Amino acid sequence: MKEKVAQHIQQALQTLRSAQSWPDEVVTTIQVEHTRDKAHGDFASNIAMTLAKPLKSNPRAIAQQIVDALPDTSDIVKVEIAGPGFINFFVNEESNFQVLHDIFAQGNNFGRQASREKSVQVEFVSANPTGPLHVGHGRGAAYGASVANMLEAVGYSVCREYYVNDAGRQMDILGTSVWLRYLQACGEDITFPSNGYQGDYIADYGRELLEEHGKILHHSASDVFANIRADAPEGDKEKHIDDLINRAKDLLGDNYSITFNKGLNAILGDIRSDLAEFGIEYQEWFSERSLTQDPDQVDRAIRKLQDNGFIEERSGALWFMSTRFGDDKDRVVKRDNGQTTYFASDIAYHLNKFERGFDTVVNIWGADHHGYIARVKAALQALNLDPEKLVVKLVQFVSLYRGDQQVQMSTRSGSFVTLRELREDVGNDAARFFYIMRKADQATDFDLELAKSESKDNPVYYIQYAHARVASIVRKLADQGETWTPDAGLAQLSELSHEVEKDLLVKLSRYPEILLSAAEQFEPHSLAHYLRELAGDFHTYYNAHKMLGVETAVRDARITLACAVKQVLHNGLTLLGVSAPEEM
RNA sequence: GCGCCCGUAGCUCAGCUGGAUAGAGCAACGGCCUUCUAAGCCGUCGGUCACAGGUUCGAAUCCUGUCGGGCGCGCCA
Repeated sequence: MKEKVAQHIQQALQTLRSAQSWPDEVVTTIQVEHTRDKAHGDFASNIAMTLAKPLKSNPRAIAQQIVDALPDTSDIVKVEIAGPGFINFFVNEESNFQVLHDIFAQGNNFGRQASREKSVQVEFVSANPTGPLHVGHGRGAAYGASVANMLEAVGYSVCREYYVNDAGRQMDILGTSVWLRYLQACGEDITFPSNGYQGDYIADYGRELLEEHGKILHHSASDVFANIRADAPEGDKEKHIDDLINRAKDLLGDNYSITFNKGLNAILGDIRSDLAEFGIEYQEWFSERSLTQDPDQVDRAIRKLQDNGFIEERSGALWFMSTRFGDDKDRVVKRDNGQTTYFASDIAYHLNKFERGFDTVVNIWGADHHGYIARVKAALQALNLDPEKLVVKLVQFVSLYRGDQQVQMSTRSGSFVTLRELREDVGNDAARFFYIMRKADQATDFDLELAKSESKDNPVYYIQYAHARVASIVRKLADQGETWTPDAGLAQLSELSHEVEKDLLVKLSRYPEILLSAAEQFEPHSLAHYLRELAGDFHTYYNAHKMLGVETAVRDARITLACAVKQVLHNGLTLLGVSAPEEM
C-alpha cells in the first residue's frame, strides 16, 4: 500500500512535469511514511516540502498542485494538506484487509521475498578453537544467525561460515597444554605453565589421550623440562611456553600431531555441537590451515601485493604498506624468521572469499577487532578488490550479571561462564532473544535473573505468550465442537471495525517492510521490537474483545485476525531462532 | 595522543537514515479474574534528547567543538 501511494505521487509528478514543464533536474526520491498520529491519515509524504526549494515556491501551493494531479483511485478515500505542507492520505478501509488474505495465502512464507539472485556470505563467531564458547561468543552467534536468517528470508542466497583458526602459536600452546596434562595423567610430576590453557577440559583431554593412545607420547618430566627457560614470575612466561612447544615437537616428532589434533578436534567438536544445539547451522567451516597447504594461498596473496607494489622489506621482514590506503601504520605480513603473520592469513582468507564470488561479504567481529577493519579494507584495495563489498559489523561486549553481581570472564584462567552454561541456565529462547534485543554495536548487560524469570518483565515470554494465547483460543473452539476456517473468516472481515482491530491490521501489514529493513541494515533488534509491539497490540485486543461466545460472523473474523497475528509472530520468532509455543 | 562505539524519563533501551505535540518496558501509584491462559489488560506520574555553536521551511537524527563513559591501537592470534 505504501508503494501504491508512492506510485500515485509519481504519476502526479509526471503529469505536472509535462504540463508545467518543471525542470527535469528536479528529481526527488518520493518518501512516504506511516503516520504516527491517526489524525494525519494513514500515510504521509513530505514531497511538497522537499520540492519547495528547487521550485522556489510555497510548499503548500505545491502540495495543492500535486493533490490536484493525483490519479483517481479507489484505494484512497481522502487526501489532505496539513502543517507546513505534508500531504496526508486516508486509505480505504477495505484495503487494510488485504494483508489478512496475504498472510493466509502465504503462511510461513509471509514476509519472505523471492530470490534476488544475490549471494551474501555471513562469517560469524569464528572463535579460536582453544576452549569452549563463552557468553561473549554467544552474542555474535545469535546476532550472526539472525542476520543470516533475515537476509535469506528477503531473498539473498546466504552462506554461513565459521573461520577456524587452526594454525599459529595459540594452537601450539593448546596442543602443548594437552600434552602436559597427558604427562600428568601418566604420573609425571609437572608444574603446569602459567601461560598454558588452565581449564579443566584440558586435563580431561590429557586423560583421554592416555586412554586412547597409551604411553606412546610419554617422556619423563626431567627430559621435558631440561634446559627450559624459567616460567613467571622469576622468568618469562612467553619464553617458557615457547620452549615447551619446541620441546614437544622435538620429543614427539610426527606424534606431535596426535596431541595437537586431540585438542583441536575435541574443542572444535564441542563448539560445533554447542552451536547446533543453539539452533545454528553453518554451510562452511573454513580452515585457516587449509590456506597454507598446497597451494599456499598466503604466499600467493603476499606475492600479489608485492606485484602490485605494496610490499616493502624492512630489517628482514615483509611489510604491507597499508598506510597508502589510510591505515594508521604499515603491517608486517612475514616476520624476519620467515613465518607469516595472522594478518597475512586474513588477507589470503579475504582474497579467497572474494574469489568465491559473493556479492557481499559480511564479517561479524567482536568490538575489540575494530582496528582490523582499516587494514583488511586496505588489503582489499591493494588487491584491486572492491572494499565496499565487505561489510564489517562489530558486536560489542556482553557483561554478565547474576543479580547485581558482575560475573568475570577469562578463557585463560578457566574461570568463565560458557555459552553452554548460559543456555542451560536461561534456555535457548531467552538467550537468543536477549542477545539480539539490543543494537549490536552497543555494549549490553545480560541479566541472568531476568532472562530466567518467567514473568512479565521478560519480553521473550510476553511474545510467546501472545502466540500461545491464540493457539489456546483455537483449541478451545474445537473443544466446543465448533469449527473455524480461514476462508469463513476472510468472508466476514467487515465485522472488524474497532480501532484496535485496525491497528493490528496496519501493524501486520508492516511486517514485510520491517523485515526487509532489519535484514538490509543488519539489525535484528528492530524485528524483535516489532514483535514486542505486535504482541502488545494483540494482548490489548484480547482483553478488550471476546473472540468466543460472540455471534459466528464476528467470531470467525476475530479468530482470523488472531491467527494472522499468530502466523506473523511465528514467522518473526523463527527468524530470530526463538520457538513459538502452542501452549505455555 | 590517534581511531571506533556511545550519552534520550529514576533504571534498561527504541526512535524507521531530517518531519508534525519525543516513544516502549521496568520501577512507583490506582484499577480489572463467577466469562477465550492475570506469564495479561486499563489508567496516573515521569524528558532542557550531555553541553555549545552551525546547516534549513524543520534537528534527538546531519556537521564542528567541548565535557563524560566504554573499547582498541604487537614482527600475538
